[in-house]
Amino acid sequence: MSESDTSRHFLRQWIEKDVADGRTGGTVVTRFPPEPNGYIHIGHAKAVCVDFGMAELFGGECHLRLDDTNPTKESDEYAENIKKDIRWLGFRWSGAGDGTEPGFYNASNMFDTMYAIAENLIKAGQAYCCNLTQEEWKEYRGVPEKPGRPSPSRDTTPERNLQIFREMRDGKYADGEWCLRAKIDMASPNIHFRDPVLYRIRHVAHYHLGDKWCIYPMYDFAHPIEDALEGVTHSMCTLEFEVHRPLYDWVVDRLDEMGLLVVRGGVKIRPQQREFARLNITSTVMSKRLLLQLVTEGHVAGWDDPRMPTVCGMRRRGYTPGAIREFCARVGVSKVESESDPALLEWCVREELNQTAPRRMAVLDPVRVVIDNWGAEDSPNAVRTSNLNPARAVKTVELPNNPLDESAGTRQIPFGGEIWIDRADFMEVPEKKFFRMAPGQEVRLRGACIFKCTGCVKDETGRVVEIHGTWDPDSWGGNAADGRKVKGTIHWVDCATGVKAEVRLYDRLFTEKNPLKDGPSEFLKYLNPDSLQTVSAYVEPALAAAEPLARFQFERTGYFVADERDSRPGAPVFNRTVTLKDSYRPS
RNA sequence: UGCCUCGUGGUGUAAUGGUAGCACCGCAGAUUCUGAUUCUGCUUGUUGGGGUUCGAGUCCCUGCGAGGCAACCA
Repeated sequence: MSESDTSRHFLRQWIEKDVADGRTGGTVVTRFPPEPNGYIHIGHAKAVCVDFGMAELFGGECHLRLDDTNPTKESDEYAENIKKDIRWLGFRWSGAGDGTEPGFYNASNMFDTMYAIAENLIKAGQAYCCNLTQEEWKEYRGVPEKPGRPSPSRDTTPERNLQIFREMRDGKYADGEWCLRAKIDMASPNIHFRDPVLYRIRHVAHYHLGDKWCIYPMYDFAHPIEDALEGVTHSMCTLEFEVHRPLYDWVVDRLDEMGLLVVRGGVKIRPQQREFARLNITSTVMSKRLLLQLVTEGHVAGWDDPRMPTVCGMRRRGYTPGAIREFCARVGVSKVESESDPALLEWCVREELNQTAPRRMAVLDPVRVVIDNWGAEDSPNAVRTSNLNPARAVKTVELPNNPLDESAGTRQIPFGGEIWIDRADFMEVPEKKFFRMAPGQEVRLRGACIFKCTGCVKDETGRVVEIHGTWDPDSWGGNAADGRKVKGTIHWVDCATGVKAEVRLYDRLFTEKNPLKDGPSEFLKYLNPDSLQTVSAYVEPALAAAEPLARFQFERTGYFVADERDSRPGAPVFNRTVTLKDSYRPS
């Protein structure tokens, strides 16, 4: 059972009470309302889990609504990828929808209604057109500590306002020349009540509606209308909207007066907004603006760069939808602004992949090992000779695909007496507690045999280029005939049949836990120069056929995924999702 | 110095007036043909001060600290 099934956080209790009090008309309706101006990231994933999760928990519905009220930053590319990523995370929107597909809405499809509501407000004397420049308005509005003063247009007649508003709609004015404001309270301690802008002029084509409109509603006006008219009961958003809530309620009140609230099961549905803390993770940035900057300035390879905290980046990195959901459940929902440890995310993905990922052997930093006493006379079951050294016979090692899951079966791997091992698994002068390969020391070659190193060959710089040793012919399969214990087991790849593969080793994108500690303009200086290291590895033959997005555990190394874009059967490319935990501490 | 919100181990989160618990991280040990996994154990916490109460992390007052709000962004 996931944490999300048991955590009774404040939003859940809030909804429980409304259900008990009969305020939902029989159906809890939530919504996830992203603006299609970027790719969604792990922070959005938390909101997705909350919005869809609460609807699911109460047997209700969750709408996917693209909040496309500002055409200047939005695009179809973003819209389509948002839908793709939410589906990949495992969520399905439901509800009536606004015409294209069930459960799916564009805020822009409601522009006609919003416009009509705005005219109603004008007629009721609750909104007026204002032609103050932004600079002038800033001065009129005042500061939080002091009341503002009214716009000179504040008492224009409804008739005249209606005329101007229609002229705005008809394109008679330039951007910024006029706007529509609600008439509320210029002295309110809440800035958002000081005659907030409802509509502004933008002579910009909308990605969804084209040139139909040149005036666009503001978030504070549009959002409560969208919620109310979709029959949303519980509108959950992030903390910074807390001060907007009175305005949200003000708009809902107006809709109520106009008789526009949805009635369901005999109950008038008044949408309510509540706020929870957004997700932060240390050593990364989560703001769309900064992520966009990383992309446009080329610090990463794109929105789906595996170092990015975007959903598509994490997919390419090898994260699973389940691990992301589990992480979101485990960080919980509260109003406390907090910073989660990426170690928890890593734990979640290891937890899942440990159960599900097939084991393979891959040598990321290869050095050749020659077994000097290996030969045909030692291997009566030899099936063919080694490519590299025709004199050498080949045996077959059988290993389980997943020791934790017998149903995963086994695989066979050729072993020809010349193998690659990882450089880190050899020490010419071993420190104490080094259980791997070292002269005079026995080590087990995973699944194959016990090997005793006799020495190594070095080049003129002192670098080890080849290791020699002998195997114990009575240990085939890995255990000594006399029962003696071997502490260390290392992985290997057969030289003759191993496949060359590009492997990308990813690390944290930033070296600093808080990359924004010196302000958002300074975060680039904390980019981790070693966040990507590309190596040429040898992998066991079975890995050659890996399909893109296939996930594996490279034994003793980590979890890896065949790259979504660049990996092809026959020419595999792997991304490191996360390392295995490693309790070895060099002395 | 206006309004709003939030303070529980290193991190995240429970305890809804009644034994401060869980998870991650970290540290030990056991097991192990992955120094993984698994298992066991351990360290570390209620922002300060008052008050109400038989009893306060929880309610009240007051300090302190953190964050949000002054886009024709969302």
